[in-house]
Amino acid sequence: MSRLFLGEFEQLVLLAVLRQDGNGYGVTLRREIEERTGRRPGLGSVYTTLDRLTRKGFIEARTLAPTEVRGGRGKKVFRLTRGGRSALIASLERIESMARGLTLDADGAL
Amino acid sequence: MSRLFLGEFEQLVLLAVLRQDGNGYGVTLRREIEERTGRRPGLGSVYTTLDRLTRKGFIEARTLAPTEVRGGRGKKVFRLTRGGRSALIASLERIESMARGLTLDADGAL
DNA sequence: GATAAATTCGACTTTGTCGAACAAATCGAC
DNA sequence: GTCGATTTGTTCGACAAAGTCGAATTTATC
Repeated sequence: MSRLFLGEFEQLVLLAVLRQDGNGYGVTLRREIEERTGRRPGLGSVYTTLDRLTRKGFIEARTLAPTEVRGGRGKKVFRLTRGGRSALIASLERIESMARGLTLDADGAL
Repeated sequence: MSRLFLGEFEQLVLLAVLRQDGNGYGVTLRREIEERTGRRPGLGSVYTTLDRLTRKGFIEARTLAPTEVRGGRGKKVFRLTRGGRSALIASLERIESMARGLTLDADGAL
């Protein structure tokens, strides 16, 4: 496997994919990120990242047949691979172990 | 303030600066990151990031007079600014709110 | 001048970001 | 039934920001 480090946005996307448990695709993943973090990435950003994560082997895609709603092509849904799962865990743990024990809530000491 | 997003390594460096409470400089900050995360960044990476964080106004530097140890120039120690502190908190919270409620420890469900 | 401690520089790769172009499907009108 | 309009969704291309580092430079002491 090439790299083991994830960018912050890659983390967010991976977490969104995980939350949507195999049913997330471009639009819903972007919405999940927006609702939870307040960040409002363009759809293009989401897709680019999804694509890179796929090439790294951290997620995999499956294209569904279009539904009965008026027009539109089929959704491409994503789910984490085992590798993606461990990369995500490792990445979160790195941050956690740096933050451990610190008080940094709004009122804490600098 | 320009951007509000931190890269993953920026987070790590900011956390290291915070941990060392105004006394950290290149070498010790890199060591802190290595000891806690297992990641072993080159010194150049640390300094570059320190520099960018300074330009963004997230940390500030103070150059100390050299100590009595044989040779060498004075250390440049860093501490968080208020802005750095809130950027860090916001960044960690974004990740926390995406991860909240998920079980993703080694044995958890995918 | 040699040695030591520490920081800056320059160059390059990887990630982040997005708007605009493209693709696939359905609907209505003819 | 087939052709353009409409809708839903994805891919492309291009550039900005962050990550990465080795080598060069600076500042001191011996």
